[in-house]
Amino acid sequence: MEYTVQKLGELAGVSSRTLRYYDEIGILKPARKNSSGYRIYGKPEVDKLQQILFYRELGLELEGIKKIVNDPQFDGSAALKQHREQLLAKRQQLDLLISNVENTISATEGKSQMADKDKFTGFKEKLIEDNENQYGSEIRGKYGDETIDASNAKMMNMTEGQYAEFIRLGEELQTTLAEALKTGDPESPAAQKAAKLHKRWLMFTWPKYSKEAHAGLAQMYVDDERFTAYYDKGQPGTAKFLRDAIHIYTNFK
Amino acid sequence: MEYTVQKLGELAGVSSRTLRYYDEIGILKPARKNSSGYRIYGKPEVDKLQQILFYRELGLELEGIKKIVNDPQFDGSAALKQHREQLLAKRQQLDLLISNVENTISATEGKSQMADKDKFTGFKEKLIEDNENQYGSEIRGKYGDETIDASNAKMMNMTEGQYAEFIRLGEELQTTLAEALKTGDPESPAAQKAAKLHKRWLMFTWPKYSKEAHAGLAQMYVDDERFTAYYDKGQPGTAKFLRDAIHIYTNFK
DNA sequence: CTTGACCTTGCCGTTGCGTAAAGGTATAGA
DNA sequence: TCTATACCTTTACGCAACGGCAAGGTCAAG
Repeated sequence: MEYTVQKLGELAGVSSRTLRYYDEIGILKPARKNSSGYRIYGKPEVDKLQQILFYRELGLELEGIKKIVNDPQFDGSAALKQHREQLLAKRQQLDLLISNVENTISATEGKSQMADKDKFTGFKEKLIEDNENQYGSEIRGKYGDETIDASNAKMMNMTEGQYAEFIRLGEELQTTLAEALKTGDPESPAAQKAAKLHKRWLMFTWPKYSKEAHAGLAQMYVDDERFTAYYDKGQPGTAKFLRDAIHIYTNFK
Repeated sequence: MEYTVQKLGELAGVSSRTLRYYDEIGILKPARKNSSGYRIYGKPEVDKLQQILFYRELGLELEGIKKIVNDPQFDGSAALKQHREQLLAKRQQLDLLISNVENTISATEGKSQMADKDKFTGFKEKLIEDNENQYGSEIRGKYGDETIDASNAKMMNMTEGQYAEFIRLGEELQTTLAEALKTGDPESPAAQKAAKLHKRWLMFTWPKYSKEAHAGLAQMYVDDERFTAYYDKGQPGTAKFLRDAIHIYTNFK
């Protein structure tokens, strides 16, 4: 089987422009060019493209992929591990960013949070103050120290009010769940309310939410006896009931 | 106080090139230019620059910042909220990426994981298979379906082996903690081992780890009676002990 | 033979600057 | 006053990974 740029592009889900670019940077060259200069790709190129796209999915840069797919000596596994470190660092950065953005939003909405707001406005004022006195190279050092520590955590950013709400939600979940259990129906409004409460409760400590993770956790409440014991301490069967309610809530399976 | 590009740059921690660029794209123009064409900035410009840098810290694009700082009509809060959504989506993407990279690493290390590995190699083979039969526009549709669902979660990516390890770790934590409690010393090697086990246990369900969050969670084990009850069910005081051990482990305060 | 769907190379635009290059200006010391 | 040097200016290329033109050649069907 032989392919032109567009055929191969359709097959692999990339544009013909991309294939020309890959040729240009030398990461994937066609098997040959026909008499009219058309790029012709064969099966080995299809395989190689799949490899390239696989690594691209993982977010590696084309230069790195080039080494991996073109040099069999190259340690792809090591490259992946290094890549993972980069991704983890990136996520930490992102988490911090999100945390700051959220603090700013609540601050502009007037929801107390003044301590965090000060972190920034204070930083601004400090700079201007320094300006009044003198300016010099050491100011940049101060500026550096002022940047927020990257190991900030969502949990530690909870305000007292947020923490109180977290506790209250947990309690409401318990009572709602106990009520719902009486109906015996995990599809009942009460049970679904419990699932929703559980989600909101979770989200205080989970930096992200996904239905799959929620459903997975619910299943674990049943599989892990320690969790089961915790939920069943009021009424046996509560953990299973909660799991069922959550699985319905999350459209699981 | 008046500043030239470099002076202002030092003051605010940006390069003079950046200031010229900001002038160029019209986000921050100097108060005036002197007879030699030098850019001269005054105090209002310093303030504005601080605003710009603040939003830049939050990861907004300069075009968006331009609107916020130049147009008082513009709803900055709404822009921030939209930005937050983007960041959250980005994080979800990133989490998925990390999860896939990690699966690939364990797969290449031969750690079973075949189900996940197949997700990719199977995807490649399917493509080639389709190729053998026919190729056409509908293949792109199949390809699209084959792309991994973006709402994938770390928890659901656990293999059976990982899950077993998770359970085992939890049990080891319990026994280690019970042993350590006998020493009564949260600094003891056993207690520190428990803290470390707790961290490893946590990391199965936490997509990121930070000492602050770990310490915060430990504190919550004491503050929240439901957690306390869980940990104290063997021996009263276990929750407090674990908190102390973790606070030492994380160098808290 | 024409039409339309393909192919080619080449170049600009994207984001937020870094980094020259080529040349004018301010200031301090000899 | 000369000059060293530390500023300043504009212009423009480079970065990553293509998207999207334009201008022009090619191929298969009717």
